[in-house]
Amino acid sequence: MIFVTFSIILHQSKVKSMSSEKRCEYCIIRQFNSLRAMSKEELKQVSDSKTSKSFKKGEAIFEEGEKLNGVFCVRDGVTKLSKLSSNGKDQIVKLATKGEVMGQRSVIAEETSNLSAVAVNDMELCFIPKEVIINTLHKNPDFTFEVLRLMAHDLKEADDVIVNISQKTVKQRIAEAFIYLKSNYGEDKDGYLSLSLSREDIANVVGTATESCIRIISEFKKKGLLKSSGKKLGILDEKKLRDLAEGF
Amino acid sequence: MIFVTFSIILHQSKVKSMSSEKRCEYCIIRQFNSLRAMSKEELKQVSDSKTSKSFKKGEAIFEEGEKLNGVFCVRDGVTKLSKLSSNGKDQIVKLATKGEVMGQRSVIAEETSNLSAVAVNDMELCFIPKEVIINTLHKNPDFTFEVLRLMAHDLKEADDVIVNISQKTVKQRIAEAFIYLKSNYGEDKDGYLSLSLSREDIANVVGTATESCIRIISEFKKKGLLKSSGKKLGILDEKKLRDLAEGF
DNA sequence: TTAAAAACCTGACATATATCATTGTTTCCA
DNA sequence: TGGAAACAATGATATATGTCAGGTTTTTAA
Repeated sequence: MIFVTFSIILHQSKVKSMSSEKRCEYCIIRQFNSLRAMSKEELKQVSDSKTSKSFKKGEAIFEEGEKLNGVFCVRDGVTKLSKLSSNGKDQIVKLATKGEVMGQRSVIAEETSNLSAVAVNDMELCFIPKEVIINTLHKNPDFTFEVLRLMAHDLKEADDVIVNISQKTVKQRIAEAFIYLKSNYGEDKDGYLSLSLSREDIANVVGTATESCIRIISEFKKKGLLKSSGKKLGILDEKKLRDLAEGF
Repeated sequence: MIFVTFSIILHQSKVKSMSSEKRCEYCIIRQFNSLRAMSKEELKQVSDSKTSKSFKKGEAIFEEGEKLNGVFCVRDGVTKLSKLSSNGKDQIVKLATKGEVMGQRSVIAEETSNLSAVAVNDMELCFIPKEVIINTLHKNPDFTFEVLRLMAHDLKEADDVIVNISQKTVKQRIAEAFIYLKSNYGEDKDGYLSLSLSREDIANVVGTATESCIRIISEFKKKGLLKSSGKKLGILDEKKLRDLAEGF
């Protein structure tokens, strides 16, 4: 799971107005991923070969070990990318959001996917067959470089996660997770997080037992750091959460 | 730290025979990293601009937060790449070996290094200025793709590490570390691991306290899974170590 | 060769976290 | 709308791991 604080929040309204029929050439989403480096011609190719897919909350987009015949460009919604460990628990490694491309790594390495992807909420995706991607990778160095740049970024974040998980306490990591959720997905007008994950999902993000996660969230609520209303959770004292995450 | 079992072990003798004066075009090492995808012309450029550097065991090659003006190609020796966590402990994220290129990520992302590199034993490195690399990345898609492929591999391994660290016990991870050390660096004629890391380094690889690491190694010795002679450690029962790592 | 410094080892103890079990609460859909 | 399933909460307990503190052995370098 990745804890980086600044990122672009696309507004729901803007995205909703784009129908699946629209062409990649005019797709706003593209601006936020590697496809921005494609030429008009290449985008045309992508557009002609892509298919749109919808997934309901909870549905699997692909499974660990599955051979991917292309990549998924997230148009709307959020996916959890996770990996099953030998003890039977799912570790969420990354959340993929509007604008991100999933499955690139596997397609590039010509390996089966090392992760499973499950929709956290209802999703709209574009599926782009791998041939087009591979083709462009071999022809357009700008595109390849852009993919490389994004992967370099992911790798750095993965390093950060490794250090966080092995050196910080569960409490610190949960505090961090809430800050991450707020800064990456924002909050609604009442101050509740726009993306609401179940306690189990949060536990799988930070790598702990669900019960421990619940306990710590309860503690945070008692201490006035978080508030809740039904399923929704909101941040009351961001500064204190940040301090906690840093170990104070 | 990365636990992947199959990898190429270059033989000491072969490498020792190459002097720093030799040209990249004829360097065997190159075959094992992204430079294999460079053209004769590009390699000539690299060769003309590279400088050779030696580091003694324990010396720092670069520090976290440092701006890298190029990449390091490991000709001989092993480096630990680590990151300092807020609690003051070093987490080793990767060991870089003969044939690997360090610092690529930072150069590509145009960021300061997120990791420190310290020599585990005496090292021979080639330093390649970033201009040549960046230049080639923008001109030669084969090279860029090769770098991308290797980074995709690193990313997958990082995912594996995340899952291991958060879901496996310290004992499992230490068992895994020994299997990794054997299969990646081999053992001498007496069955001792060729690469000997201090207990502290092993602890920093698996993300635990030094004392815990020592205790578990002692336990493994008592159980006949490991043997030691002075500083050297050797594997006696690989099968059992593997089982342990899997949780049996 | 010897002293100092690292590295290694071990015990006692504290504590964070996992696990198991039970109950209450919300959400969903038939 | 009611009943089942999923989710959340909390207590009791076990355990793995970290921390502190005191040793011994090995390595290093003067």
